[in-house]
Amino acid sequence: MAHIVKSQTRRRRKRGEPGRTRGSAISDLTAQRLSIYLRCLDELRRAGVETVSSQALARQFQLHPAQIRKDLACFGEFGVRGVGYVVADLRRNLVRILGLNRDRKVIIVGAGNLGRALADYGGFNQEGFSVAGLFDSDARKIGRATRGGVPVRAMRSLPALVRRMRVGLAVLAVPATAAQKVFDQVVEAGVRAVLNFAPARLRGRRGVIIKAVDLKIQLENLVFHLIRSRGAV
Amino acid sequence: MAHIVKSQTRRRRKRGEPGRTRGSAISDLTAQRLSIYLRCLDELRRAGVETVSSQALARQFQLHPAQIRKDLACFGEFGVRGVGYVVADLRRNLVRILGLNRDRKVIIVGAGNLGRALADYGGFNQEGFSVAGLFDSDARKIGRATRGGVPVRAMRSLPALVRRMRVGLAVLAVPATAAQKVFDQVVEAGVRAVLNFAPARLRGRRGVIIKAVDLKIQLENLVFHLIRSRGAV
DNA sequence: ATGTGTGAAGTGCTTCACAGCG
DNA sequence: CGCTGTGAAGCACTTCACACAT
Repeated sequence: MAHIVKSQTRRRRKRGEPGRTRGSAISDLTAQRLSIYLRCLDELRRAGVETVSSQALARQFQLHPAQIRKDLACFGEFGVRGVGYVVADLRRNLVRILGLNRDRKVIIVGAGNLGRALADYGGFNQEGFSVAGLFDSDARKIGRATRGGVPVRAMRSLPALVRRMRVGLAVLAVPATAAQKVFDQVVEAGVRAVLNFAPARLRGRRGVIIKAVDLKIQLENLVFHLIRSRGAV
Repeated sequence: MAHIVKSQTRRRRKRGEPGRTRGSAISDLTAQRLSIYLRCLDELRRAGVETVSSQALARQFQLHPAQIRKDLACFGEFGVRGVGYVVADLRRNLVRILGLNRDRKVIIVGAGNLGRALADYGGFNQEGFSVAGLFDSDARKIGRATRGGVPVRAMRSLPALVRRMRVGLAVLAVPATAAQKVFDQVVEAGVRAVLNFAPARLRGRRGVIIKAVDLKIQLENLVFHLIRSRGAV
């Protein structure tokens, strides 16, 4: 996946500090790792582990201890010297820092195979996210529902729903040719962040965050490394 | 997307040079951009553009001209001074460098919503990739087929198929709890590179390349930036 | 005149190493 | 003593700026 959100350390913070940040800005790489840490902590919690040192975390999940400490230190002092981190506490803090304590509405545009799969994907409808709507422009799909029971709505009804439900996020699962047009539409409706599955490079807009997830680029990248790692395959 | 393939510039090249590399190793970031360049060139070709300068490419696709030149220069001198790059030529070279001129077999493990959607996804069955099989461990799914007509096979038959068809790549679309086990199975069968959609951190194995595509991490990351970019939402 | 290819400078990310605290 | 938090060092990636080719 190629991101549009690139290094932003240069960008200064301006307003209130929703995560109680210490020091300037947070790099995107750090932000991504916070989510990974959260996953790891969930796993440890399920395993009944109560405290964990950065070293133990790093060993188990193949990270670097100093990096974990540095990443966390951006937001406060969560550790106990001589002991490590209390799993439950750190988890709660990460949830807060990542803004997952409030429910976020997501719309999915494109009710093809992928769009329907995403609409039914459990991960979206738990822990902080909920699917507010699934849209398509194909009249034959509109009105029908996914296996999971999510109805397909007309694009025409998108702006009203986005405003009414205060939807901030959109997932684009449309063909590459439609991607830019659909992007413009959802932004116009009020969406502030977009996860793009279409294999197209979107022309962004000020204040709108874009992340691209491109399966073919991922596969191509695997092949690239594969070829070079040993003598062919 | 959080990758496991991290910076590898330090790693020295050892054997033959399948992409005719000049100078030591290629960074993963460069590799990912090569795929992006290929996409851009396809778009330009469709638009009937015959030559393009790094500057024009960069403007149109929001990249940096020097970076494009540097990335390409790793593999040879493809440009014409005073003119730019011949779209068709550069495209052909990128296809070769990325190893897309040969067909790659891919298996998909997990025939849930996502797995089936991926099996039917057009992008996999064109331009260098083909789905060699879709597998699941659920007896109720085995024998049935996706909308696109891809049959679901038993996990038991996986190793034989991987060997017979020389499958090098696997896509994991299984629940997080099953991910590590399935990973070990496909690696044991001979797969050398894995694209992991399961929200779990895989414990890798020497010589096996892993890329993780985690939807929830992507969404979380969007929210993170969203919260910080302006005063809430 | 125009645009590549590339050493050098600039920037940001990661890792080290240790002071300081429990 | 063990482990965090952190300045400093190391390393990798990006961008600049210009020699050189056409």
